[in-house]
Amino acid sequence: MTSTPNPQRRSEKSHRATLAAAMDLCSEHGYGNVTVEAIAARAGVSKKTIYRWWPTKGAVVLEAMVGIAGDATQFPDTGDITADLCTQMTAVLDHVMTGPRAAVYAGIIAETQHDAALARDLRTQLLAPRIAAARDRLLVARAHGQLAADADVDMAVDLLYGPLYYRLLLHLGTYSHDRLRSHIERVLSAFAPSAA
Amino acid sequence: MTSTPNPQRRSEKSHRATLAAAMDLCSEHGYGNVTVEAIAARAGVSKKTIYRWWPTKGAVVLEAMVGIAGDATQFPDTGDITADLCTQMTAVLDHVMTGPRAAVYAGIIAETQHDAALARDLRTQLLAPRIAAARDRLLVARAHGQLAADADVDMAVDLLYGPLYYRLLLHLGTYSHDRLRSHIERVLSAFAPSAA
Amino acid sequence: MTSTPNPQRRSEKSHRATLAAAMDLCSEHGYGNVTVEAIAARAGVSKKTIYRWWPTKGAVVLEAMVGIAGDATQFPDTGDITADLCTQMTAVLDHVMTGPRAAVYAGIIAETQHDAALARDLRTQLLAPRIAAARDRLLVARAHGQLAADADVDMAVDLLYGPLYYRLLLHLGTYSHDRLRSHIERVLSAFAPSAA
Amino acid sequence: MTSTPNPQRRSEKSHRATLAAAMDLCSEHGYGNVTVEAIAARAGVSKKTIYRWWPTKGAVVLEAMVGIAGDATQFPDTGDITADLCTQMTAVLDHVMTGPRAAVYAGIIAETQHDAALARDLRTQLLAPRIAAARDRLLVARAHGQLAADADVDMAVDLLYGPLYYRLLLHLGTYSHDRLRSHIERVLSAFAPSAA
DNA sequence: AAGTAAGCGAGACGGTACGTCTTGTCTTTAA
DNA sequence: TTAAAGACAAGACGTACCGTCTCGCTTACTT
Repeated sequence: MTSTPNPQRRSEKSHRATLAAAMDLCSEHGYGNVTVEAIAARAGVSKKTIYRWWPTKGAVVLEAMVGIAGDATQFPDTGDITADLCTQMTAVLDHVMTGPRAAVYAGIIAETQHDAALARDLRTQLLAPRIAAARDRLLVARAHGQLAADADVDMAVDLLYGPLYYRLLLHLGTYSHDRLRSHIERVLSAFAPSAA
Repeated sequence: MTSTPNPQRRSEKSHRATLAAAMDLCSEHGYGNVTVEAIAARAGVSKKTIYRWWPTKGAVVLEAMVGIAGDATQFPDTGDITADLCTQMTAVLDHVMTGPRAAVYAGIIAETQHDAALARDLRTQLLAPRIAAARDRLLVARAHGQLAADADVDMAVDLLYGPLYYRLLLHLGTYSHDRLRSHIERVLSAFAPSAA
Repeated sequence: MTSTPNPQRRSEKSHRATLAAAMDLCSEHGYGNVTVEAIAARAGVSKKTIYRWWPTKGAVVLEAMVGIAGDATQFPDTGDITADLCTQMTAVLDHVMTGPRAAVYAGIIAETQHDAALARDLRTQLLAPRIAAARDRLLVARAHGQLAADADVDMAVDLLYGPLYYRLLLHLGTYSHDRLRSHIERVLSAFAPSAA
Repeated sequence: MTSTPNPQRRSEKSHRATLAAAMDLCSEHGYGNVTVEAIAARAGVSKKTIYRWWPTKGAVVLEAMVGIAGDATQFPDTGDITADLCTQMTAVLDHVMTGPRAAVYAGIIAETQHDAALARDLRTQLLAPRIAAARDRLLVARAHGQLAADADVDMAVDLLYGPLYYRLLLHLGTYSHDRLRSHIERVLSAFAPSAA
């Protein structure tokens, strides 16, 4: 168990104000230019309160990010694997890889490069569930014969999402919706069932 | 052009000592835990001297990284596109995405998320030449009929390298050499010439 | 009048525990290193309870000090002014200017330098009664012809007690019992009746 | 030797600005309401610079106080011990026990009650030299037959200065110049040579 | 005896200052 | 004239207490 104080007595108001302030400030000034002091001031919250509930700025912003990305990036299952991937990945693109939030998300990922605990939280809270969901959806598609029976779904996931993060984090430009669709179709073609 | 002083009078000894100290310290303590002060102290160089020749810590480490990665990741052309990609990408994997240097490289990429100038330098000095080389090699392969005549080589580059960075920067584990080979073969298969 | 709550419902147990904890902690760690939080924790009392009954830490410690010093420093009247001064001043020396209590007492006096209310309470509750008692005893002595008829008893009080506090608060060392007796005799000699 | 950095490289400008800011702020707001942050801000100096050269706020203010009191409270020797004591003690009264500086001086003395190093510095830099000077002056007077041959000059010093500090620190009111003269005369009378 | 108002322990809160740290600039010293 | 050494202004860090506050619980007055 952790040394976190009693969460039942936590002020929900301060909690929400902190997350909102963190997202606002990051969007306005960029993740790297935001300080815990500034978040506290903007939220009308004391620094102590922030440090009571989160270990670092990164953890605050990650929680805010999870809240935002959470609902928006669920995986649908309409039976059409191509359409479903387009739906979900377009949502990812639009919600966290475009506009001011792209920089925030990239900032958090940057932070994980020297904060192992944050890296773990990013993985468990944000990435792993979505990777698992993508994998499951692909397994369903494979079971339905939409992919080759021996298709390596882990590799498919890497090929689908890898380029998005690669282009985001190396500043190579984001895919347009059309380009994203071509990308998805190309990857799926690599795992298509052999012509019967 | 910048206000950099006359480079002819630059002390090559201090230059080299700085780069070496930067790489050593980053390897030992991780990019994020290294300070300019520490680099100066280790190199036996004054902070002023570092700031005279580089704008930030990131620029120092990037130059060191370019020096190390430079030679190792050239693109061969043996005529066999699969083999050549394996050769080059394995070198990339081994030189900058494995061991202590992985953290250093990831650290620099992290820094570029809030340092636009460094992002530019990373792209122009490190990434762009290698992307161009990969692209050229694939064009040659396509011209030789090893890829489909209408293969989109830009997309191929994204699919080849994207997953490597994705796994590095999101802490999802690095490919083994075998896995890398499978990965390359799978991508190339997506661009294979249609059976005639 | 203040907004102090109903004293009839006050928990005598908490009251005593607080005063005891305050004195203990001050003796152990020195007045300046004791916090209200620590007093509350040691006493098993909530901070709120302390602030309900006292305005500041100084007020708590002052009350504890008054309780301790109260009985011990009464003024006797045996008819021998020198002996009575020795008796009372030795008691003062031993009870509040020696050992761990010296630091506590000095700590309270220090606090009064930036807490006017505490300064007032120190004067009215601790000092004024004893100064008045000394003055009265000297007036009796003067009436009995043991001091000059025109002896300035206020000045005598200053000369008697001033050096004790001076040495305490400026860290110049405390008088021994013998030295104290010499001191008293010397002061009284300055106010002796002129030889007839 | 201490761990203080090289004093030759010290910025005299920052040094002076810090001392001046400390005295100004203490005079304006009272010793206890002044923070190191405020001193730094007023002086246009970084906190780091203050902590580089002084261990605590008290040490800064003490140095400022020593500078102010230093010249003003020298001991004259006109041959008339009463007049010389009046001169010096009146200067003390006027310079450090009256007006805003009284509170500053009392504040430092208060601080010494929980800062042993500051207590030592107060004694060695401010008190001891003046006590020694007073003692020396009294010894000269005794040698000249203005005091009894066996007069205890240490006790005389205690009796002369004790009441001044006692009244300052216990908030009992400061002596007027006239009252101070009476006080001095009364003390000297206690050590007068016996009538021949 | 039941109802109710208060004091109580606990501890989260907004706030302020702490003393430390690192950045990037500027000054001094010695070669 | 250059570079080492390192002091400097600036400002964020994470911590410690302050004095206030809100919670349930207990206790003891009131009706």
